[in-house]
Amino acid sequence: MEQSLHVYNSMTGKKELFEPLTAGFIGMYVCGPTVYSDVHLGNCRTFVNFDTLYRYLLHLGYKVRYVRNITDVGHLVGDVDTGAEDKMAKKARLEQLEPMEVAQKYTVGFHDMMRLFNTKSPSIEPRATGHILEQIEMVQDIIDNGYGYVKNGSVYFNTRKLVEEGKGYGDLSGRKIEDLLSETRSDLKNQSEKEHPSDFAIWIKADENHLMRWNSPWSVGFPGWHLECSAMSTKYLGKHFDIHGGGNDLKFPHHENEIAQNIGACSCAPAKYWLHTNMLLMNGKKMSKSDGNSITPTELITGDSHHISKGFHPMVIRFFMIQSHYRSTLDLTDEALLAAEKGFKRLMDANRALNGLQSTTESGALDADIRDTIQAAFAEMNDDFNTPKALARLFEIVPKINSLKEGKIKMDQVGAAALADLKACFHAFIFDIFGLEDQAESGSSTGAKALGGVMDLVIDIRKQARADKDWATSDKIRDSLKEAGVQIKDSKEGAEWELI
RNA sequence: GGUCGGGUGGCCGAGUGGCUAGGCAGUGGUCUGCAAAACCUCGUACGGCGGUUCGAAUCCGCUCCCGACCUCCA
Repeated sequence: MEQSLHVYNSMTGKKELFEPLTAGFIGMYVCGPTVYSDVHLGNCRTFVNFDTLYRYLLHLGYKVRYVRNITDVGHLVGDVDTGAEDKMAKKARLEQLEPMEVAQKYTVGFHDMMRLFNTKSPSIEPRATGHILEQIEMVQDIIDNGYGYVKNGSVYFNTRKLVEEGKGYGDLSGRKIEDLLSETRSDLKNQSEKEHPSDFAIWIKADENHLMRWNSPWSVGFPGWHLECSAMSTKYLGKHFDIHGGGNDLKFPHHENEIAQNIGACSCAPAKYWLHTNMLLMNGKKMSKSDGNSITPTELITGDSHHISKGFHPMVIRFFMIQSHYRSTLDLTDEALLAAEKGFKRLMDANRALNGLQSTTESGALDADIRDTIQAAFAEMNDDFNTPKALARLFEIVPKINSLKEGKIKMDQVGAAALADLKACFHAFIFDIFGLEDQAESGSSTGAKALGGVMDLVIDIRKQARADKDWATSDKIRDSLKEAGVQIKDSKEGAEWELI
């Protein structure tokens, strides 16, 4: 049973024992969104995955500084030397807005969505435009250290120098400089300013029409896309920190170039552990707006899409994401979501049933089994955050909880201490670690209270009808309530109800 | 074309050299006035072809298929 945390490090391709650089403290940097359009559902998966990871680290008692940036400049569409345009600027031009208006609009939208998915806010959420000075300083350091060269007001990173010095450009993404050299794609040609095809821009001279630009020692321009992460992670987490995360598709070139910049600026690779989440697919393929194989988070929630039969609550979506491992692709299908919805409900019902249990004994026959399963669940999390397996362990206990509730297993089978542990474990996993919320308990408004009062009355009336064997009345109440969206569930202990 | 990852029962999704993943759906049963829920039970899956092994879905080779990256992408 693994008791210490192991994580899969993309840099080494192996699971490694997780040891923070400073005992008790963790610095974690995750690449955030570029706020030039509504947040993509795939982004949501990545951020939900890292949120779960963050939550687990907190649960383990670490003091975590979680930094996730907002990219609001420097992210290019197309190629730098062939009429590239900043994503932010392009959107601003199309929508006739100030670039900062675009950034603000989509940042707010992003935060709203993150809130719906119940992700915790990062400790720091720095913006690229708020750190232009730091980026300029970093470019200067890179130049001073001989890793950057200036061409016509733009500054490029010299990747060959890194390779020649054996400092591992390409290690993270498994690329060889020769492969990069022999690149034949036509898109990459015509880069006259670069001395080598694998070099990349760290400062870009802006043309006169460019909306976002700043003064620098080299030109009026803007920073390269990869630079912000290097500058901001260094500023808030130091030159070397514990975890750097992001989507799989950022490995190259983004993370690779980020590492190069850090080495170039301060001779130090930024992170000890690199964690990458895998892609979210839909119907077996990567989501793509161009072939219509795409769904937005909002559509998924409202059900306004031909890909799905109905809308799904954000918590169902989060549960769905937790059912797969962060390093695996996850295939989004209507059927899978429907299954997740039922599974989520079953887990939440069980948790509520668990909280209603009262032990009648000091110790019981099931104690050891319960404790083993709890321990196993945590062991799964320690094995590279294996949420699907941990969840499976929880589900293994669900039949026992339901049996206890219904009296099929006597309460003297579970001791008070074991039951308390079980309640604590379920609470920790469901709410603290998995970050789920119980919809049935979230309605604490006066309306919900009134409904509760009404239901107590209705159930009481139906109880009397059943006692009188007045099945017509009893069934009418049940059927009508179901039509109104309330499900009655009978049991030996009496009837319960829930909103469907 | 290059690099990497993957193909698991009806669907999703873990995992692994011999020991039940789990969820959903399905089977049969218990309970119930009838249902629903719940509980019990069952299914005996690992792309194809070879090889290694006492034994492979798990290791090796070949092959087919899929995905990601190589250009912006979580």
